[in-house]
Amino acid sequence: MITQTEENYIKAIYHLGQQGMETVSTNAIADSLNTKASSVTDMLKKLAEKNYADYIKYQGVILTKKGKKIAVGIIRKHRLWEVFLVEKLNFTWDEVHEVAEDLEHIQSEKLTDELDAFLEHPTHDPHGDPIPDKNGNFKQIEKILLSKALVGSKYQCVGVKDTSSTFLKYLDANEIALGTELKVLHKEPFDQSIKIKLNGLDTTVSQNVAKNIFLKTL
Amino acid sequence: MITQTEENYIKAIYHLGQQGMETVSTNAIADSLNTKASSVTDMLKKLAEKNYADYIKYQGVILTKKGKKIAVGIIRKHRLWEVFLVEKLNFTWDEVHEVAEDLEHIQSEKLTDELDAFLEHPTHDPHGDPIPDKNGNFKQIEKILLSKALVGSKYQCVGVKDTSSTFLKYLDANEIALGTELKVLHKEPFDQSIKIKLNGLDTTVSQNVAKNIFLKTL
DNA sequence: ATAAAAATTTAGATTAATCTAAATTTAAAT
DNA sequence: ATTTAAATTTAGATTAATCTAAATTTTTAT
Repeated sequence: MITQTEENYIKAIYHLGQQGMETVSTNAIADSLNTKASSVTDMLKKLAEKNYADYIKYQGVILTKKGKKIAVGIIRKHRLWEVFLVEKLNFTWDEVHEVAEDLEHIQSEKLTDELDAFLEHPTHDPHGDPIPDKNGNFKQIEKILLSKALVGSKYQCVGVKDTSSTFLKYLDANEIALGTELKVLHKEPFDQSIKIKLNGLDTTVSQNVAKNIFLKTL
Repeated sequence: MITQTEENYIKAIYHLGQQGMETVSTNAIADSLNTKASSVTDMLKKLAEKNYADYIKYQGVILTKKGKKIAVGIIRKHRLWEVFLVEKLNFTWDEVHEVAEDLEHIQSEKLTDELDAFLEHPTHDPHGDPIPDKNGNFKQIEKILLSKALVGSKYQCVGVKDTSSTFLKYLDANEIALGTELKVLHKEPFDQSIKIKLNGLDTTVSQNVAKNIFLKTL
């Protein structure tokens, strides 16, 4: 049996290693889970023991096939619940994360699959992230950060990197949502802030903001 | 903060003490939670320490007002989720219990209240048990066990005592559901089995079955 | 190439929940 | 009113997850 804590470590490793392809450091995991490095070391030994990860002392960790499957399953559940919360229970996109963190650990294949069907097999969660299907397959859409966008080009907002409540509320206040179209007008060399045309009017966003908005080319 | 284990003990005490009005024994709790009496003793000390229960060594335990509030809150969540699973996710009434045991521990007032609204404020779960409202209020309907029913009288099935999958499947197979009307034809003195008219035809149920079906007088 | 800094691991404790086995208290039975 | 049986509690261990502080390894910088 797998514990909730083990699941959280596996998910963290998966996210830090982007699809579990890169080796992940002890400290990175500790930071992301708000624990101490020594706790992480203990858990990595256990995950390796249980064949969820390959771990070499001092060298980092990487998920095994088995570990990746667990990770994708949790992410699928997390994102499906987020859709449910927003579409059926009137949650806003900045409210769903904490609750989904708990719901993602409920173990019931029937629950997950029926929820998926009830929501009509959504492909993306409220933050624009893709939802793996029952077999764990999903494709990342071609997307770039606003900070890397070209001056003069038109884009559509398709996702966010930071999903913190504060950032999402900032976007709401500035009327930036998934699907919003924008044109990059100017990039300020001094502070990397970016002026964009959005819903007809001109706005400027900081580099920090620009680094957390995903776009697709129009 | 309250742990999931503490919640499970509180719920068990509540159910064993029927609304938390009666004192509950250590062994009764151990049986109901499939643990050992010594583990229960440890937990009772903790619950008393945290003011969820009043506990006197060797004398048993009873929930405090605070403990009862927790219990009712968990029961509310459990039953709301059961309604959701049956009405929205195609679960049958014998499949909902295990999943609801996990879902009931999710802590989010907004989630619970929005779920309640989404389901249009249901008053009873799929087994006929009443669902407490946001303030913890609910009334048990007047109901009697089939085993105590009067020969010659007509009744309607309004609930079940045993909610195990095997029992519920038995009821399904014999076309006994919530709302089903029946007339008590005969009570066999030898084995306390009961002959009833059900959906037009005569059936006999054992004493064991009769002790687990709740009826209301028609 | 070696010293200093950063990252990581080990050793030893702690907390929550559980268990077994022994001791104690309460209830039942003669 | 004792004795026996049943219920309950205590004592001492165990497992999972975590921590601090010390030791070790790797990386960085001079």
